[in-house]
Amino acid sequence: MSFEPTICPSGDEKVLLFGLLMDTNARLTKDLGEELEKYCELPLAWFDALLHLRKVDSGRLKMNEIADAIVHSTGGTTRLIDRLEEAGFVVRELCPTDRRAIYVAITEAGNRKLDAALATHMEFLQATLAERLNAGERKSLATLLGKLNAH
Amino acid sequence: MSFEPTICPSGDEKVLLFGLLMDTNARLTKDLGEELEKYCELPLAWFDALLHLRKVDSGRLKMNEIADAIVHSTGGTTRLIDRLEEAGFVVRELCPTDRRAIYVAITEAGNRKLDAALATHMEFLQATLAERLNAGERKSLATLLGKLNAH
DNA sequence: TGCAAATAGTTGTATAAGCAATTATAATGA
DNA sequence: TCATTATAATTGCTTATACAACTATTTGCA
Repeated sequence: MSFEPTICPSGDEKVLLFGLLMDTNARLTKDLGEELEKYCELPLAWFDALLHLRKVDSGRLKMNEIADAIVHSTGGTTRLIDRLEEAGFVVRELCPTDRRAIYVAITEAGNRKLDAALATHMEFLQATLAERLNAGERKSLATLLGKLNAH
Repeated sequence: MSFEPTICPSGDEKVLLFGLLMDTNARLTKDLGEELEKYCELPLAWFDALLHLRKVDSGRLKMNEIADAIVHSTGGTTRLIDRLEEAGFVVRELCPTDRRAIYVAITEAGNRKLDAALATHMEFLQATLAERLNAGERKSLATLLGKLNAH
């Protein structure tokens, strides 16, 4: 062959690590998404948004905070919240101190749906995370990902 | 509050770990995708497909093998390969032993493009992976993700 | 041998997400 | 104070992907 690629077959350690992260996430995400869709009729993106809302004590976030949390564009987040609101899982609320901003709050129906999804979720996670990694390994992974995620 | 969610605010260790994996990947993927798009005009999905092709000695995979590697549907993969072929980075080749199957092979132009992308990639990875995790941590992370990725 | 079932890939269609432009409001500073 | 700039969210439009239906080929088995 006349052409000689500089990195072939891409044996670099960092490339491989990043690829592994992408692959692992893609597979787990796909599997979990199918589980949630099948047993809860809940798209993964909805689950993700609801989970971020529940994570905060107030149960509500501004549009841009959700967009950042779920790593979507603001436009995409507007449409996603439209659908969630249509389904009754969240409501938009006016922000009293900034009339540009919109709060999105999880509803009681949203909380119930999330509870149901978490039940499914836990089975899935048991069958994947806990089966493949012991407690120490899970803790290590969380620590490493936390470092990687810091910005 | 009259309603009491069973898991609130979702303090379960496995839920948090999975969320961390999703978040970390989403952020890194988004950042890398923007880098590649900006400096190489190469969509991340193209990069991913080309990388998987280069990983194998023959530089070619069947459609279903690529679909599996990049975690796309077969339909989505057909369209993705259409675009890559249109751009000249891969070619479809007939399979001599099975007339249903199609080989996709990376071209010389594809290899050049991937080399350019890997240069960008390495800067990005240096600025993220290597800056946040030392060699031992990267190795640990790779091992843990490898276990998690096994199916 | 020949028919049923499985497999590989493509195509029609629907949808979710990104980007850029737009509107509305708030903050800054001359 | 008023004009400029920045910020929050939405909307129009484009595109990438999934899903399901379809075609072509191969495999298995009676």
